[in-house]
Amino acid sequence: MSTSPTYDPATIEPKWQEYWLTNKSFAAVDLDGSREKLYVLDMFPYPSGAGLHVGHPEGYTATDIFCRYKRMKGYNVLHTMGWDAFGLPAEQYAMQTNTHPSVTTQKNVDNFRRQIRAFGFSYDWDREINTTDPGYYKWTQWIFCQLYKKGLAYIDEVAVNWCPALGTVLANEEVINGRSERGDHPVIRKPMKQWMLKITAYAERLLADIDTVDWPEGIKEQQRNWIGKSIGGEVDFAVAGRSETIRVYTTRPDTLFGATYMVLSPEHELVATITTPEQRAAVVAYQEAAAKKSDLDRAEAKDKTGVFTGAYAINPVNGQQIPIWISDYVLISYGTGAIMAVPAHDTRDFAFAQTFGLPIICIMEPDAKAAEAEGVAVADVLAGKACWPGDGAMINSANAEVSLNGLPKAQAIDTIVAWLEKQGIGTKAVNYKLRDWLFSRQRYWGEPFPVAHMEDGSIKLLDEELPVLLPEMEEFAPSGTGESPLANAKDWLDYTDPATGMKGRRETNTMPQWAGSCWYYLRYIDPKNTEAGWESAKEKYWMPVDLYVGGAEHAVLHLLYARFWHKVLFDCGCVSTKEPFQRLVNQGMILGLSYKDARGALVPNDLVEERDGNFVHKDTGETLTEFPAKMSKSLRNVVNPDEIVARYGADAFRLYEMFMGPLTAMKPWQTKGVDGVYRFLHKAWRMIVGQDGELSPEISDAPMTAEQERLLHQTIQKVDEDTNNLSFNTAISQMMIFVNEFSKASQRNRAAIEAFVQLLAPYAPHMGEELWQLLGHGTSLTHEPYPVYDAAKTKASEVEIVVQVLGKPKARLMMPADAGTAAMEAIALADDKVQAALAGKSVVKVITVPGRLVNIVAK
RNA sequence: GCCCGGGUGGCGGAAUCGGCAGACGCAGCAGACUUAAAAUCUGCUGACCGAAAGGUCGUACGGGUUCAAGUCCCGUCCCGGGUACCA
Repeated sequence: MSTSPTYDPATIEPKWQEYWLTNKSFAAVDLDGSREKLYVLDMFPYPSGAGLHVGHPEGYTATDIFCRYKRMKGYNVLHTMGWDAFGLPAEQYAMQTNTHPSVTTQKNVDNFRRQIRAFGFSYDWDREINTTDPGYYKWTQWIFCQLYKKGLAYIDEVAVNWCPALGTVLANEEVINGRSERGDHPVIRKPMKQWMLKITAYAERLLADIDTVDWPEGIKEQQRNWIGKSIGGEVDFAVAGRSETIRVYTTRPDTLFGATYMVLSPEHELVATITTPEQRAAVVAYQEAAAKKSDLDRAEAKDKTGVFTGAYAINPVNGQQIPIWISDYVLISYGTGAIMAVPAHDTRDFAFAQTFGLPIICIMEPDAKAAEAEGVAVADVLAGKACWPGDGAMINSANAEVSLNGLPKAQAIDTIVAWLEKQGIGTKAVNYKLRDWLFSRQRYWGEPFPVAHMEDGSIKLLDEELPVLLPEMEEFAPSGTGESPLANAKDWLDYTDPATGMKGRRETNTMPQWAGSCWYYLRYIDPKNTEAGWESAKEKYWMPVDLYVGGAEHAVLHLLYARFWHKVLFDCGCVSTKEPFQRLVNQGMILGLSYKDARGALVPNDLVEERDGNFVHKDTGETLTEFPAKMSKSLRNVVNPDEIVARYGADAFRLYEMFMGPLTAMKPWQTKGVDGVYRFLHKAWRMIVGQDGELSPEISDAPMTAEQERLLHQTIQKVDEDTNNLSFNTAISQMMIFVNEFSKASQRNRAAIEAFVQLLAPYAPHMGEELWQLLGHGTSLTHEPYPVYDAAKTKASEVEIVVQVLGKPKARLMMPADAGTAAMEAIALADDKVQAALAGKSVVKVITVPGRLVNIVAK
């Protein structure tokens, strides 16, 4: 079969995509014990109406290259694609156009699939999944049932963002300054019954097992911070003249002697009880004001506010009466919702005390050096005029039974906690910032909960009737009551227990989009199983995911939620590994090319034109500078991958995305840069294919020159190692060097060319297959063994050695590659240029690095 | 504020067990081929001084360690991401 004489991606790419699909070239073989398994996972996309952007194929290309490389290395590779297809945009589109979300979703999925296939990615398409498929969400619901049975799913009254004008609940990001993003209507915080998942029960394990996975350090740190473990103590304070006690959580029990007041969260249950009649009006007003504020507003408030309750607590270490205040800087959801305030040693308490003129008593002399480094005057701290949250030596901290004076922080904590425990009024305590997971959404387009609320008030788990299907509906507008549109599905809503005949009402909330993505990596293992989510033997074979590649925007939530579900499934005996994703890599964001003016303001690309090599503002004529910025519609710097593929082909697109820079780095897209890799592909083609479209006559079995052989082995080594390390940009550089050199030669050794085609194939698979076929091979190179290099042949017998005098290069001399220290020194000292540089000096010392350099130290 | 990344030519980037800074590519300049253009091929391309040979400077900035620093240490500045009253 003859081939096009010039490189024509538009012909060869569809041909090979078709071939791979019909031959199922990338089918993963379950339970194949003859090969080592490798599970490489991409974060699956939400199929939006806008189609793929250039960021999607970045990670997908990286994993594809890695998978193709590993198949040639003999691995049984599981590599899959699917659709995270529940979500808000399809539902909003449905409201506007009355198109059923499933119709929109199907259309978008088809488009995404078409785009992804056009890149030639080596997915096992027989394992494609879709989270909106009842055959899939049956098992999402099944996992919910397991959570429920273990007591990890519960209903709670939670304040949500309720917009009366829109008749719907809004997500946090849809609320701006207490008003709805759309329509600018007021939003209030309204308690509603919501499903919660008890992720906090797994806080400790989620924290501890971070240490067992191979993830970027930054992501691991973000997860640790999110879990936010702190160790401290709880202390009971009696309320003066009453029987109640108030328990506080503190990480600094050592500062107990400095507690001069106490603050309760406005939502604290004891506020109403302890508030005195004189203060009641002010307290209630403050509570009401706090309830109206969103969490964001509360967090953004810079100035401390609060109200005195009129009540006093008794500091257990010294019997002093201290006033009890309420303030929204104390959060009900953390610790006990109450704090002891130590203004001398806590910056927030200090600010509050200063605002309201509360006493500030220093009970720790700052460490002098540390105070100086922080620019804090020790005298100010001692006088209560400055705050010192650091370490130091305790002062003024003794009663008849216990003294902390002179102790450093850590010892003081141990001492006082021991005393509190003996008194029965305190204990060591651990706290986490992590909150339970709000798991309901008031939406239609999500997984229904397999739950009915029965007339006797009980909850019936419908785990015998899975999947609980979404009802067909005509209207997707909100119900108006705060419930999801499902509340309008009258026929669906009523539930009758088939066994007892008791009536009930189905749950109208649906699950959040996170649900389907929490376990999809398990479904790929056994995607067609109707008896179970996955078969245990297959799970044991394929898990864990060996490499997971995706964007850093999922650093916390998706990865933490998935880890949580995985641990629950582990406890159920449904999975065999403690962690789902052994290794994680985040691809860097691809930025668009934009322009900014002198003030630094970004200018949309359609207002920019090039004049005499400069970029100027069309209207003002101001000279602009190039500046990378996030791709956005408003800046008109979005690159459409379809256009790039149409112009250059998928192989060039893949190659460019990998050549731009390191996978993990943020990089600006420059379409001009695609020209470089496109030329490289043309050049590689011409190196192998002659004018007539047949194999170039310059390819023969004639032996390589020594230089060619060395370059071949160096290239195999570098491409092999770099591909294995995901350093694709430098692997491509090396292949360019190979092509530049071999193109010049009139004799091109056939074996060398075949090895090159195999190295190239994971990167430019369509061209790889086409050239492989042209070289006379009947079948796909997918499972051909990867080329092997000979380390001895990567090295030249003579190498150039730099000779430095006092660290400055003075000569470059050829020396035998295996020359020893003495020989190198002798050759260096014999050189004229070196001698000239040494004139008038005496040699003090000679440093030699074999194979690299000689440095002569002289006076 | 705190945590995590990162600052290298006109641009993307390469080189980190300390050992020739700028591989490879883009853009630019010059030349070959061509009636011409495109494509392709060849050469040059960090800055400064110099006719040249050559020299000086140079990896955000200021110090330090070392025969030798983009790389290690101390301090500062800037950019990006995350997070935010978590007691």
